[in-house]
Amino acid sequence: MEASFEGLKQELKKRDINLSYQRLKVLEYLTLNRCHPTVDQIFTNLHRDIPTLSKTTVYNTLRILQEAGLIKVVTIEDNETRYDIDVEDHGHFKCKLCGKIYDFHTDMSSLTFDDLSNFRIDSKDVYFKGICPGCLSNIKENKRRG
Amino acid sequence: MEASFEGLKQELKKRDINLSYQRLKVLEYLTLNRCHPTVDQIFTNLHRDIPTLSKTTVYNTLRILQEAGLIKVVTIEDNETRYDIDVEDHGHFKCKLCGKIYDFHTDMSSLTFDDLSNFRIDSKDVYFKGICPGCLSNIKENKRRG
DNA sequence: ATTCTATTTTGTAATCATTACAGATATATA
DNA sequence: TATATATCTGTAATGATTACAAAATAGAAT
Ligand SMILES: [Mn+2]
Ligand SMILES: [Mn+2]
Ligand SMILES: [Zn+2]
Ligand SMILES: [Zn+2]
Repeated sequence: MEASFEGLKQELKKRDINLSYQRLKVLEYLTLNRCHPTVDQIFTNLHRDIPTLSKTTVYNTLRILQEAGLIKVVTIEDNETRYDIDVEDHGHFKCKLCGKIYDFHTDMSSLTFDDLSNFRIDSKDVYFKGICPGCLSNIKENKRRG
Repeated sequence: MEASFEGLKQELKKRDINLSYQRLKVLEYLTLNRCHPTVDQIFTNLHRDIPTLSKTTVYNTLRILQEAGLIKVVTIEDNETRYDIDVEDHGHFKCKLCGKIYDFHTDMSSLTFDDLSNFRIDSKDVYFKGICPGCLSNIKENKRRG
């Protein structure tokens, strides 16, 4: 955890991005909360520790980090933008009932698709939707009870 | 084209969705314009033919069609919701430069991923981003000219 | 340490997409 | 035709994001 966090700091220096206190805190939050939080979640939680924090700063920081390739934007839902500290290729599963987003490993190279050799592909995202194990068992439980 | 359009009408009847003029026109637009249009594009274009059309109706219609599984929402970008008449599994490629969204065939079953057997998977989406052939050749052209 | 400069943050206002709602219109049924 | 239901419309409200200008901060130079 700490090790990768130090790595992030170095990544920022490499890209000439100053590491302000606010930016550090946003990065820290994403590192510690890997639940793909929304801007509002990040802001609300950090605001407890940093009462002067502005939501604009959170937006600015997330944009900068994203442009630097240090975080990934998850657009699995059309009405909520989420952020992910994990920029390695992996899939996302969103539960329709509880709304939680689960990570899963994928081998993107296994996916067969049309010839796109004339396209320059920069990123690949895989989004699944459905119902998670917890919610499925809740449904069963409710049915049993009637 | 006409054949599948008749098919759509029947799908609507099957699901007890009345086929109003406005709904027919939205469906027709999506059938004829397979470029994954935004709400605004659909509204603006239909408004020429139907001056009384309300944007709210377009929103309502798209929601109804989506809930009935007759159209698919494409959330490849976080700031623009797009709509697709093609509900079969296929991938989407968005060009960062011209913004165009390309379809491509995929074999979703070829993708290897973590064991999700305890999850109920209802839908799978694959989104690629990068630069399309046309924009790539424009870049080359500009470099040559200096 | 002080001044100067560039960067970052903050707070507010503006914008844009979407939804809520209530009245008007059209459609179906008796 | 009368009545009930469904749909459409226009406007207002909401919520997320962006624009912007002033305030605060940090870094460099003197
Ligand atoms: Mn993730
Ligand atoms: Mn498509
Ligand atoms: Zn769930
Ligand atoms: Zn392009």
